[in-house]
Amino acid sequence: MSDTDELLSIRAAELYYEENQTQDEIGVILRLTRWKVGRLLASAKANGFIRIEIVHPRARRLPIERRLRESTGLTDAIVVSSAGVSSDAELQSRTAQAAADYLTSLRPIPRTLGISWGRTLHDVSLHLKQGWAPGVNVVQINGGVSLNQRTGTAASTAVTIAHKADGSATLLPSPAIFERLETKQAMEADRTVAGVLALARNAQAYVFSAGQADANSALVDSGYLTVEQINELVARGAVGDVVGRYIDKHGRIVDPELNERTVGIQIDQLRRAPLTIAVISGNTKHAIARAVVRNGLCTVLVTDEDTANALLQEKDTP
Amino acid sequence: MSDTDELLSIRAAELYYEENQTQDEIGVILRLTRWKVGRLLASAKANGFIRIEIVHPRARRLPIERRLRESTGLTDAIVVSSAGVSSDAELQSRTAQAAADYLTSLRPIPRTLGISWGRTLHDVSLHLKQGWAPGVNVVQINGGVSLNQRTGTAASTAVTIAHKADGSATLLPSPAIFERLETKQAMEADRTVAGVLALARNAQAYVFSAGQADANSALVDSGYLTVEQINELVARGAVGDVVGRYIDKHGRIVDPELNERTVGIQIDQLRRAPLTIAVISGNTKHAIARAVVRNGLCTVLVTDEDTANALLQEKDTP
DNA sequence: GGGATCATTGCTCATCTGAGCAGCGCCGGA
DNA sequence: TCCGGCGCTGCTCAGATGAGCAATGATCCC
Repeated sequence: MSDTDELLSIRAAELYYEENQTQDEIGVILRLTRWKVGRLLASAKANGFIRIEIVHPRARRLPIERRLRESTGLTDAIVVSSAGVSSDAELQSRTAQAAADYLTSLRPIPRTLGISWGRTLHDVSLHLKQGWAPGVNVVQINGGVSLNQRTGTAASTAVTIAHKADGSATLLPSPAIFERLETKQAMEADRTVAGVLALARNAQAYVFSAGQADANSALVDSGYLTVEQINELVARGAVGDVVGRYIDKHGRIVDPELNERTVGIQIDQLRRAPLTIAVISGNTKHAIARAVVRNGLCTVLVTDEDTANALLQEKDTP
Repeated sequence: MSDTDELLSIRAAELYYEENQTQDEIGVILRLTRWKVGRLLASAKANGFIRIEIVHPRARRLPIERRLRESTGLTDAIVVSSAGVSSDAELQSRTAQAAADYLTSLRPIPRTLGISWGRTLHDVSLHLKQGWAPGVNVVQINGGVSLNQRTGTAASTAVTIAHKADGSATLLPSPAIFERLETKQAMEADRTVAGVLALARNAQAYVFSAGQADANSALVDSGYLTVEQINELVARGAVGDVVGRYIDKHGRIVDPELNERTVGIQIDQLRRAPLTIAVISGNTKHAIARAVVRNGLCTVLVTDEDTANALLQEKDTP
């Protein structure tokens, strides 16, 4: 496009978008035909001179969602806008809200819904509305009786989600990780526990988040792992954890021995499930989000614009 | 508007602006009539959820221009967008460009154009295109043979502007400020100088900038005033200088004695002129811009979005 | 200089959109 | 309970817009 045309397209855009003139009126002002004005406006859009942004906490970014679906093979992607967001916490809250919305709109309503736990899932539970999925049975898919009692622990998250759904909750009464393999195996041998795990393996849908592999992990907070252990995992290639299990960027278990001592469904069971919803948001979680998406650990991703863009850029430069 | 309507208007906006769906198609998706969709979109706009921004160095902000004209009585206002600007220098360059554009589009082309000098005017001169105003006579309206030679001095600015116009330049061969009143009077008595001043007084249009009253003033740089003198002026209420003369926020000369020793047209001559174009940009210049605009020193203001908004806010809270 | 090619222009026509209006239902007061 | 008022809904219709097309004109390569 010529230089004067570029300038004209800007003048036209000013009159069209800021002064609400019709293309015809702009034509008179700029001494152009209305068709020329229309083309100038189209070129201004095409060149990215016109930026249209939807500024709202509930706004999504559909074009990014589409590109994500196309480039990753996800069956669905929910990307919340980060326009006007000042803190990571706000972004994560928006994402949790979007996840709650997505769950609410799920049809058919899954009979059993497997969930993990953590800050994100707790946040999702808070955003759900009463009666969001009548009759659903919420099953906890990985262990997590917190060692130091706080709100937001595994059990309370599951109970809240189930309660708000007017459904029932099935809890997994077990720590996330055992110190000794024998203890873990003994626990799994228990009829009740085995029943819960069987239910978890057969859930119709799963919702889980993922954690970055660093000292702020919920597993460290809860006392299952030490900072030193995390550092060791990172040194061996861990990017983060999914349902309590640390994976590297290829989606592989980093420490098989640790993995054996971890209670809950296996990573491969997520891979095989038809509907697995990952809720991952925040600037520190780009790496683990990539690992989850690239290795087919989820079929639906709920995330924020920045994380989504990071995923797309990865794709563009293989 | 109800909560669900708000959410619907966001969904509609996403589909309309990001996915380029027609209101009819959106109606089918959201199970609404197309009229309802149209109203939702209108309400989304009205509530400010839709933000349309023109991102381009040459973009202007017409609504702000209009409000400025209405609230100040300026005959014209040019406000450049500050979208995507990272530095004050970039903003000033944009403003200078806009001033050059405005001068180029002036009709009828003024026969004599009075100009001041300084960083801003120098910048404007660089942005003018060859042949921008054939035959114009550019007259320097205030003294300013720089004491330390640099580009961007009074003479070179006037010459550049005149040269690019394919016109002629009339320089004022005089310092900006004399130390002794008698010397100044003697200088003014000189036939040549008197002739230039007469020409300057009768110019058909003026272009000038204004400086903030601080140590960075061009008058300090050029050696006409010391930092101590500036501080003294500030203490007496000076907010900045126009054509080398320091004024307070009421547009009054701060130091009549200093004013007498300053060579060039008087502030009152600007006030009486039919077309005076002030080019003022930058976050430090809000105060002097206000003084210039409020006291009728210019009929046309070329400025940046931030300065314009500062002026408007002043007006809103008198 | 003479085509061949391709971008640009102004147009027709179908579609999309906003203004204005009548009908409907909801709500509060008699 | 009935009635008036108010706001929302869906409609008509005119105006605004975008897609597609033929004519024009510029450019390039012989």
